[in-house]
Amino acid sequence: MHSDLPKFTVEIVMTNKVRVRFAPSPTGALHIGGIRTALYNYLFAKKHGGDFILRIEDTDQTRFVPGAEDYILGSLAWLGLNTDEGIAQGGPCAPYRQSERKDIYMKEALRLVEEDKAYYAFDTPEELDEMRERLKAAKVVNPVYDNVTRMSMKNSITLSQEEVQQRLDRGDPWVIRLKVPKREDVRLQDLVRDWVVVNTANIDDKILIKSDGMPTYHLANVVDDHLMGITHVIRGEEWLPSAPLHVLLYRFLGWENTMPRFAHLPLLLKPTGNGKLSKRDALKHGFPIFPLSWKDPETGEFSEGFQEAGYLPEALINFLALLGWNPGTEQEMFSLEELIEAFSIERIGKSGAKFDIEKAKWFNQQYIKLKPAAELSAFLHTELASQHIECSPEKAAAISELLRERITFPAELYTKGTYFFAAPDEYDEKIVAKKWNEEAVSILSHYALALETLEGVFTSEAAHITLNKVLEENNLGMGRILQALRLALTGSGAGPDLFGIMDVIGREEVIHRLRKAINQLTYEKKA
RNA sequence: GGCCCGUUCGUCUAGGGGUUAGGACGCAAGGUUUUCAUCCUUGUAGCAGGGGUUCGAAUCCCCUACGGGCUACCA
Repeated sequence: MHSDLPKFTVEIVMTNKVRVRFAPSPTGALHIGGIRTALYNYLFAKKHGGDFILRIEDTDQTRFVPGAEDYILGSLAWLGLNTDEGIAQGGPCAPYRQSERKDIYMKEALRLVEEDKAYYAFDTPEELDEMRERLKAAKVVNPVYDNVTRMSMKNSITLSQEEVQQRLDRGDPWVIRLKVPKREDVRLQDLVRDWVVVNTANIDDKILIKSDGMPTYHLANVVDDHLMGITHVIRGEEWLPSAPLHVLLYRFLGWENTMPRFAHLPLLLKPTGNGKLSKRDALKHGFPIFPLSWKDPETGEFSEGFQEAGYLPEALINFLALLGWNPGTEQEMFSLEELIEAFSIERIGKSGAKFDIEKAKWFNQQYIKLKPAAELSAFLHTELASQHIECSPEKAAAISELLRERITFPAELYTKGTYFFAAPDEYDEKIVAKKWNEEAVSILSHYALALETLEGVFTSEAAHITLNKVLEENNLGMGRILQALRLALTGSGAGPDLFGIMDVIGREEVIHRLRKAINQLTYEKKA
């Protein structure tokens, strides 16, 4: 039965190994929804010990965007969604770029024509427009090229064999259309939505081969999925309406008994209002929509990616996994390995999910708290180096430790900690008004003095003990002074452990900042 | 318009005839903390509407409404 197929296809079909594919078009940056589709495919494949294949659907030459392929590869790599076969490493079903498989599709299309399951059509775009106008005028509800209208068009069904041959020989432009049967229910059992039934009366004679010789998506994806031994097609819901057409194609091509199972994923929706999530929404609400930054080579428009915005890949994965799927338990945090273990198509929801960036931020924060200290401090260290700010690895580690529980993004390690490197120039006015007074100035002056004469190694403990002594001498509690001290050292009323900060910036700097604050703030108050 | 799919707190969701409708984000309050954050506790808020079926419906069926997708020689 498989005698006409490549050997590897037969082998794959025989082994029953799960094989799924992620099949984006290289028309630009990958949208976050595409990433989720890739993720679900990956999880399903790995859950079942199967293969995850990357295929590039570049059959529309007019929409090809340079750099898009590399972008796709880079995005998957960043997220750790490793492919088993694809354009990067090849594989038994190579090539994995549809433009390089042109002949394969043509062969199958011609076979369909021969078997009277498809036909040549010679209609020009103008003639097609005319047809639609005519049908509209005649109040036809659905003006399409179908089993009725094809009888009044120029194709190998209406034209004589001689004329068809003449036109082909002459080099007239032609396409191949599927000869969709009249009124027949096509049903498929979707893994997410269960039975879906469509009558062929609602399916038009879809173009299989375009006039440039390239296949359309419909033909190419069916042929490739078959030849590549794909067992499960997991893709976005936007493909659901054409799924019955694909079933019809499998049937006509004689492959229905090994047809893959389908799972149509719910869409990712706008955070507010209605509709499919788009780049505009991301712009409007100030969050990324692409995994990596992307500069549109045509418009030059730049979009910051999740990576550059400071999202950790594990956080993005976790967030995305739960957008449309749930484990059925109350577990929220999942590593990629845990996701693989827990994943199942049965637990994918049916309805669209609104994209809520707040939850993504929460996941990011959680994962930052889980990050090894060394990683955070290494990040901070290289970041500072690139900004030509001097910082020892030890200092970077200390800062990371102080800040790690109060940040959502790694970059906040330096944006929220500028005072570790320079004395504040400005002081939070509200705190000044509330906490900066004669008493504070007096105590802080004493404290500066006490620190000056302090002996031994300066540590956070020493700083603490010294302050306690000063306060005791003046019969005051810690609460009376700490905010003013923080203000003097950092310029702000909020932040991590003060004595820890002092330890990092050192005794001299603490004294310097106290004096500076006393001078500057006292002066300003008088003025 | 036609075809297809969907509808539980503001958001992500659990639930598959009998539950005080559960969890998470967010928000609010309280506690811990030298401040902020973290953390802990508590609270807030939901089955789109109408008909059936049933002793009993968030759960099953139908209708309506609303939402979404598709309707190209794009994927």
